[in-house]
Amino acid sequence: MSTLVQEISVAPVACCTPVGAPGITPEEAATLASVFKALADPHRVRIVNLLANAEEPVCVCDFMPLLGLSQATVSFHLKKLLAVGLLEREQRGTWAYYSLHRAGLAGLRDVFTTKEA
Amino acid sequence: MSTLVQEISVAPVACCTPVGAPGITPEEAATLASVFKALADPHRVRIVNLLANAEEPVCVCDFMPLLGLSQATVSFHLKKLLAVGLLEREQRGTWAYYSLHRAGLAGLRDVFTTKEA
DNA sequence: CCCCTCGATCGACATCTATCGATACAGAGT
DNA sequence: ACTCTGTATCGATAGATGTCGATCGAGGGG
Repeated sequence: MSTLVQEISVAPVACCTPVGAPGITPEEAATLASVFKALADPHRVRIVNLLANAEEPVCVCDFMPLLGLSQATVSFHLKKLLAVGLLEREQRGTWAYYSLHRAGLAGLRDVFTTKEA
Repeated sequence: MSTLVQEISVAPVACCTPVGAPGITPEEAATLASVFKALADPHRVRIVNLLANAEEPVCVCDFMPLLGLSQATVSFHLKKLLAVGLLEREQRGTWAYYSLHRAGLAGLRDVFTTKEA
């Protein structure tokens, strides 16, 4: 894997096909799975949770004590969530602030909406 | 890891704390993550999708050609989904039939419901 | 009974993932 | 310019995960 481009932005979450849609393709399944994969880690779930309850964007340096992880690891997780469109990044001088992409989260809710009952 | 018991039934999906709930604990985050982990594979997403559109329970032997996977691998994936309460298993003679635990899926939808807008 | 079929489990392997320390890079302040 | 400080990236490593062939156990039919 080259070090240049690396698949940032796998999928704008909101676009995902619902799991109940009739006959999704293997590609659509893979896209959906990539979003779930981003949430398939306790620390990343906590990051989303923290941001969901934050009034303002949160700085990377704030996550480190909250999660008890090194700075490198926090960046690693944030990148994963950013890649699938669940987070938004804003640069303020030297600092990087992350916030929840609310529309993305809401889109995930629709993914689990099946026609019946 | 011993070969005896292996953490069947991690979490009855419906019970999961919403990602937006104020200040979830690391344990709640881990529970949530385990459910997402079950969905974090393209083949498992397809299994859920196939079952969502099936009128009747589906036999293990039917998944093999549909997914292009060996019998062992299909069993492996079904077990993961079963463990988090997304599927239900029914034994009919020699055959094992799997169906979607609809309430579980619906519960996941609520997980993404945040209070505001 | 014996054998055949279906499904779960085991053993092995290649790949992916989470984690950290170290390094590189970019802004800000002096 | 030089130096700090905050982030992202790299390199390495331990552990988890997906895959399959082979084996095991349970039913059902001859």
